[in-house]
Formats: sequence, C-alpha cells, structure tokens
Amino acid sequence: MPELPDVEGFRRVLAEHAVGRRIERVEVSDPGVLRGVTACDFDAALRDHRFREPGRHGKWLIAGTSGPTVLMHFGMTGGLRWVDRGAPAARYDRVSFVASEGELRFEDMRKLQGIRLARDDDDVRKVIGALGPDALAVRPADFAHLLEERRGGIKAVLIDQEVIAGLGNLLADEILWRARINPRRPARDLTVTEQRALHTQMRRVLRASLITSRVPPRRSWLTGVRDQPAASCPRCGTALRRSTIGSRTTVWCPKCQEV
DNA sequence: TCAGTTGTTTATAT
DNA sequence: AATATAAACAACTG
Repeated sequence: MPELPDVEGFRRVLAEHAVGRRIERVEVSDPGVLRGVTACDFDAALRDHRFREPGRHGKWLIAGTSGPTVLMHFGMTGGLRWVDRGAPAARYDRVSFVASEGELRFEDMRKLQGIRLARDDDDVRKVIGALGPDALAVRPADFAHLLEERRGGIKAVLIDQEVIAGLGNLLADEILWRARINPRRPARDLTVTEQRALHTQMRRVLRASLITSRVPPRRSWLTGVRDQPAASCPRCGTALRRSTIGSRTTVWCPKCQEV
C-alpha cells in the first residue's frame, strides 16, 4: 500500500498515459473521496484542461493541468490506473478522469484520504508546505540535522511526514533493520556513523523499491518475512520481535538492532 | 465475533 | 511545548 515508491508508480502511470490528454469530463462515482470540493465543481474546474507532467512530494501525487492542480493521496488502499475508455468499473473505482484515448481511474477501498483541488500554487503550498523534504531529495547533512532536532524515538521521527515526507511503516522498519538501529533509540542520540548508515540505507531501500513501485517482499528483506507467524531475521536467524510504536506494528531483530 | 491492516488527524495523557 | 498513545475514519481479511 502506498508509501513513496507506490506513489511514484502512480505518478508514472499518469506521466506515461495521461500527460497531454484533454479531460473531457470527470466522473465521480463516490464523492466521499473528494475533499473540500463537490463533484460538480471538481468536474467543472477540470473540463477541457490537459494534464501536465506530474510531480510528487512524499506520498502526495501532484497532478498539474493547464488549469488547476489535482492533489491525490492514496491512504492505505488507494491506486491509480489507466484503462480503455468505458472499461468496466473495478470494485473500488471512485473517480475517473475521462479523455478521448482512455480514462485515468482513482480507486480506493477504504477512502482514508482522497483527492483535493488546488486552484493555484498557493493552494498546493497549503498541503505540501507542511511536509518535510522528500525522502529521496534530502541530503545527508540535512538528514542528520533533522534527526538532531527531534526528541522522539527514531522510528516515530522517520514516519513523521513533517520531518521527512514519504516513509511509511514498512519502509521505516526495513531501513532501521538494514542500518541495525533499534526503532526506539532517541533520534538525537544517533552517532554520526549511524546517521550516515541510516541515510545510505534509506536511499538504497527507496531505489530498490522504485523499480517495482513497492517495497519488494523478498525473503532476504525484513518486509518479506515480517508477516510470517514465527518470523526470524533474514540476516542472523534470531526470532524477530514485534511491538507497537505510534499505534502501528513494528518489527525488528533484537540481536541486529540492540538498544 | 474478534483482531489486524503499508496512512493521517484529532483528542487526550504525560 | 513536545512527545506518545488511542481512537476514528472505512472496508475489508483471516
């Protein structure tokens, strides 16, 4: 489910299929995913405009057009597909941007987040401006500085979108496991070596995940074994531990990631 | 029936 | 003030 690599995949769907296409109309089958705008106004604002090259910041997809900008957040279950015109609706299709060559479909089972309409750059900034730098763009020195400013545990800091944008639960656990850092270590207590390791592993995990547009559940990765009933560390074989941090399940290796 | 789910926000507690 | 936790959102799955 959507973390930075997944959203980057959705960005590519838009970039490969929808850029330059004229939006004939927007069909809203469930207005529950539209935030701060009615289906009628949304359609009217976008009609006859063309998609431009899309951007992304953290988990937000920034879909610019020749008119307003569409901001999409996929929550835990959202997705974006390009389909033939008039293709049968999937179970959780909520909004369809109809062009003459095909349709861009926003789907989302749980509707935890949704779609916003930004009428100008200022509207975009209201949403994106609250976020920290994108996880793929942050430089090592800035990364270290961000960690030193925070008092909380390192995992809570990594998934805080106002610190760094794009990391979710799976990515944070995977990155900490690779960097051999305990998720409850205070962020400001990390040594310079640990800060560097964390940044390096963050980039490495993200780059690998971008290829498949998801955190790959390979058995050599924490992500590949974390949901097994008696999961053991792919690196050392020690039984993995589970606990809850920030109300989400955290998995780590008590041997590789000693406090 | 119950617990759990890869995201975010809000209320409450520390 | 900052940090941590739980609940809520909605709709499933095992």
